[in-house]
Amino acid sequence: MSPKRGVAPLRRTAIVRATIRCLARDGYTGLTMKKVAREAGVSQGILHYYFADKRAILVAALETVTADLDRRVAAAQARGGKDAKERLQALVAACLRLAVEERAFWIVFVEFWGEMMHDRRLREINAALYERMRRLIGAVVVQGVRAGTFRRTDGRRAAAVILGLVDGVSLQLAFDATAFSVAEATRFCTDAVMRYLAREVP
Amino acid sequence: MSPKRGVAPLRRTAIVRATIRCLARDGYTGLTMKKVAREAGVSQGILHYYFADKRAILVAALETVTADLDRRVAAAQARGGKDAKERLQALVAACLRLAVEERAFWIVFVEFWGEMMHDRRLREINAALYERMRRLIGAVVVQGVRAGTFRRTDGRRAAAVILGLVDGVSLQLAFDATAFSVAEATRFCTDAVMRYLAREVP
DNA sequence: CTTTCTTGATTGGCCGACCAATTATCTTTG
DNA sequence: CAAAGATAATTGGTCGGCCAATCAAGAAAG
Repeated sequence: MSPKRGVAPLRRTAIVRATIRCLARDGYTGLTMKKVAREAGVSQGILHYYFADKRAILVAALETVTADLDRRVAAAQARGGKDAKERLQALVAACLRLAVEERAFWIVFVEFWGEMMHDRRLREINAALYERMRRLIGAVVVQGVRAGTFRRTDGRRAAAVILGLVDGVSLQLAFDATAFSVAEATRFCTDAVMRYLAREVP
Repeated sequence: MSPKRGVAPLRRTAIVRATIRCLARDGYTGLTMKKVAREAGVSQGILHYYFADKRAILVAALETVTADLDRRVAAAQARGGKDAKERLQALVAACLRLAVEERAFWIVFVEFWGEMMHDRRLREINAALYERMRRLIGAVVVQGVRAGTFRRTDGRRAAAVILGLVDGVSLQLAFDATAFSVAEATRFCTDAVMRYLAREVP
């Protein structure tokens, strides 16, 4: 009836996807093995075949979401072409769009943060993700500085600022979609970033 | 042994404070009535005398944290004097300091967000808080615009940007204190805000 | 002697983890 | 190539434990 050999990855991803849906619906508090199994259309027992425990499933969910974020950012980078300004704008737009288009993904992040706060291993995973994002943004900034598009500035600091801004505004979007629209948010975020990186006025 | 009449508020705050400590240690997932009671040095039963259920305790914890944030922000505003620029700088500094000095408070926020994502009433409470913060920041911005300190801009949008920036950078601080220091963060956040609001635009 | 506050034990339910048994697939062997 | 293991995948049920909420009863204050 069900496929067997060599389909482990398929089943695994099915479970992870179901987990993300459950997480978005009920949060980590309301996340039970039973619900996940039901959502994925598998038996409860199998969850512990693919994952050591509940935390491992949460980590897998974050990894999936992270991979998707990376993919979107990379796509945005590519779309932005060679120009640092355009690449940065595309990056900001991609991140903000994620906050509303893939609301479930953002929820996974927030739920993960909650657990992370009191679990060192989870914290390390998150720290690595943020470091990666800062490095990526920093690289674009440095590229722009070299090209003379942006003012001379420390890439690392600028990256922290830009990432913080995008994160913070995304949160506001995810929390309360009525406050302002994505389009609006994208506009004033890119505006802020460009002002921040603009060359000094003579 | 224990005081009785009219001490309800005292006991209540003792419970809430214990809840905040527990929340910071084990998160909302690991928050149990037993632990809170033990931490507060009271019996389990009393928790349901002061609070309808677990969620009500979480709400109370957020209210306490929020009140503290408001107090700090108000103090910063007063310290900043009349000058819009200084007031804004003081505000940013106060928020960022909270992320490390009162780490427990910040954790309460994150835990609350996790629960909020799938609970409308909690979401409304949070939305009100953010709206209040935006209004407050917006007012300072408008004041600066009127005084000619800042460029002409929409107070509401600027407030969302500034709040987002502070939130996002605070998160990075709370998540991984080794990434950069508070002093550093404060410096480049205020720098970013000032550039964003600066009159001379290229 | 009434009201307010407090206790600690109880209860019903659910959860994560574990496991023995079963089925499907692959591999080896005659 | 077919029978016979060997291995991988899957199931459903079980179990000990813990949790939130309830409650009857008691203690302190008015």
